[in-house]
Amino acid sequence: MENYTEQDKFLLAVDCIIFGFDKQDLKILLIKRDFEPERGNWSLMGGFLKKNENLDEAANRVLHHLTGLENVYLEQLQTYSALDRDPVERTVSVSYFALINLTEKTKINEDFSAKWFTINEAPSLIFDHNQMVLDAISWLRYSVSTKPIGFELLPEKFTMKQLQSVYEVILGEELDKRNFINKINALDILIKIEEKDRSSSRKGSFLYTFDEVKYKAKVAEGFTFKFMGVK
Amino acid sequence: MENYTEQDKFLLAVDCIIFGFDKQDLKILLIKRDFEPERGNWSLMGGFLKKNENLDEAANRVLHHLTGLENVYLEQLQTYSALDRDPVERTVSVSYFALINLTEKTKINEDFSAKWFTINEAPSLIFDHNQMVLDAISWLRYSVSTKPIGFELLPEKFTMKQLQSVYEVILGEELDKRNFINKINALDILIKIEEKDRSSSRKGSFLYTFDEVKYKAKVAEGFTFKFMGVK
DNA sequence: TTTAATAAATGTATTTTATACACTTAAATA
DNA sequence: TATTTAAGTGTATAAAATACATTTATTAAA
Repeated sequence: MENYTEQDKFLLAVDCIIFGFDKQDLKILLIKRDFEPERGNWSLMGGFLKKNENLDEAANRVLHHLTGLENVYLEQLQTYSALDRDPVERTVSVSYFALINLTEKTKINEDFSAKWFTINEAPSLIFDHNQMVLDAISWLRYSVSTKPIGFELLPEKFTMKQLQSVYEVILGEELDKRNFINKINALDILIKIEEKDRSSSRKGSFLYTFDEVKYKAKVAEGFTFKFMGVK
Repeated sequence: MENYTEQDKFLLAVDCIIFGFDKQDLKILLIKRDFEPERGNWSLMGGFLKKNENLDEAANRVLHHLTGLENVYLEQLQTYSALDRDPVERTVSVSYFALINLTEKTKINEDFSAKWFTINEAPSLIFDHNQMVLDAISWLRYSVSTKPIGFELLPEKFTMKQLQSVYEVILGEELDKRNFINKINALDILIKIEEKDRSSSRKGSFLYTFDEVKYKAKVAEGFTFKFMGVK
């Protein structure tokens, strides 16, 4: 069989928008470039696609290289292809968004001079990475309302307060405690553990976990996760 | 400045999932391949990215080549990169979804042996194109509930009945006529024209147009189009 | 010219869901 | 034992979604 010999070929990259949640803040993991162009400037973590892997694998590889983590929540977003987006050479880049639980001591590879930034305090980024981040944030806002991904930003066991904080910081608005708990409980996809987190109060607050098995069973029966109106 | 000389390069393609609406049916435009591999089998319309264009431009070019249309509603969806998705040669493909108003006599280029199929009667497609179509349909279902794109499938002037049919066929459920009209009117983004379509009844039904200016103004003030719960 | 036929146009009551809102409880520390 | 702190809890009201049937405009046939 012949090849498509006449056609142009392109460099293909993946760039990861890595979100983490720390106490009250939504954070993003950025790296400091140590090569030209834009040496010393902040950038998303990325890498070129290799011929023996697909894009998901490339994104996982890049993410693992930086964080040491595997099985991270990772989703393909958009593909960016402006002719001049990379001044060195034409490169088409596929963005991926990753959700990480920061509390379980992720060991960031020091080779990349990576740093977590609160979303509002993040520096300007190289190329079209600012746009990638904006697109990822609006996707995150949508996703958190339609898929049970808030949990991905928390440790396996979490308090209602923590979960509420995740939603508040992503949706950008304060939520009423009682209404929040009522809504979450109505979804019936959490397991209450007979164990308390005592770090935040004398009384202590009960811990919960996401019941993935139950969630999947409900989805199979037609249930759709829907948390709030997308304001 | 140096090049990224060490890196692998790839063929990049776009594939278009072209939706149209005809009376009661949601249709999709497919072409019959006249080259190997898979000669004679049905496929999405696609083409390779060229080095002097970005992906949106490539998708528009491909679409224009097939339909003669410009300014079609076109949206990038997902990028497919399985190693063996094209048996001839490694090709990464970006899917685009297009919405076309069939009633305004689109002149399909006969070179491609293209044909409109009702979604349910569409043949099996080459490569991973079946998956692309499935993904596009679920995106369409979501989009029609959150963006005013139903109009893209209709002529500029349309009846409420036609609009309701578009929603019904996309959402896959029957809607109550009065509730539908009440909801649409509550959105306040249509203009009622003092002109009737008399093709469907003796009484005739009023025509409407989408008021894009008003819609954009409302969006600027914080309005978000939201049509129905995503069932 | 009257009648029959057809699809268009219209409003309200009921149910469901979302929101607003404040006091009590458990536990540790002083 | 009293004080402090955050956790935990329920209900009334408002808003949104749903269910539902009759009248109207027009043409074609009688």
